[in-house]
Amino acid sequence: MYPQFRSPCPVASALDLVGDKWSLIVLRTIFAGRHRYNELADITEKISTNILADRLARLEEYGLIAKRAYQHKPERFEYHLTQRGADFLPVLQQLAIWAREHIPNRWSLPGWFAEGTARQFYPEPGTDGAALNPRAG
Amino acid sequence: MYPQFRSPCPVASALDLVGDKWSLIVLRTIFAGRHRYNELADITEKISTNILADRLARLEEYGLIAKRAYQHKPERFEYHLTQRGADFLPVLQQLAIWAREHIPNRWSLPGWFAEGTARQFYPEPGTDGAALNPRAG
DNA sequence: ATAGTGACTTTTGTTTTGCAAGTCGCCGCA
DNA sequence: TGCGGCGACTTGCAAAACAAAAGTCACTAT
Repeated sequence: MYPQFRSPCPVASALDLVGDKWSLIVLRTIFAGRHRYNELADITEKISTNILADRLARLEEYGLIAKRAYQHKPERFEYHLTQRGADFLPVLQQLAIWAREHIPNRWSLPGWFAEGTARQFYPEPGTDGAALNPRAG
Repeated sequence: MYPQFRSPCPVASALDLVGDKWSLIVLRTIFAGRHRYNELADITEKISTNILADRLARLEEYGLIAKRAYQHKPERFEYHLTQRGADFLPVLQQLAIWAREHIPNRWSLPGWFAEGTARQFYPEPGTDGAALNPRAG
């Protein structure tokens, strides 16, 4: 389930899971209420589809997201946060706060993101869990 | 000073600066009170020296750290956090909290890290600013 | 039968990372 | 006055990660 870690340092270990160019962008997009492959592929940052497929597989392997079919014949999937994935929200919030403070001209933070808690993004089995979670990029 | 950003998204932009395998490890090590090249190279994660030199140059270019000579003949340098770099502490703290919660057998967080504030790590001109900051890896 | 959609996979470069070794200025010692 | 060593990088080259574009495959709609 987990890869080989560089060390037992918590910071280093978290980065061994999501410390690449795209994983946190994918997570951010799911937080924004986009759950299907094409919604995740169609973002302003232009991720290529092979990378997206690979990151989704890894995030699923590490237990940050879960894949579930929303129809059969043909099978189609949605990717949702697990509790473990939803708990990543504070990291993204702090990253965004830092960027807003130190890089000019960034987007401002939507309320559902700035004020959200992990719990709100962790869907109960069967519900969408995205009341606070409008489809925004 | 800054690179081309993938988008104006704060999360994506922060990752354009430090979203690689090593930048945050270097930052973490400086937070831990290690300021010289060989102290930064000699960590349990085994960073190679070309990568370390490149990351230090980039973090300096982006204004997260500052290089200053601590002696001449021969010139020797120390790398210190700037305010902008010290303000990254909450991101590292949240990453570490997440990892401690979701990955088994990680190191526990030293008090100076878990309870520290950015201000404590931003050295006044001329001082070391590392009272809370024992040399730990 | 033909075109289209959703969700990937494959192919083929390019870029980044990693390891080992080398360099360069200076200092201490014989 | 030559030699070894240290600190701080730099270089060369192989391996891994990333990216763009095209292809595949199971359907469904016309």
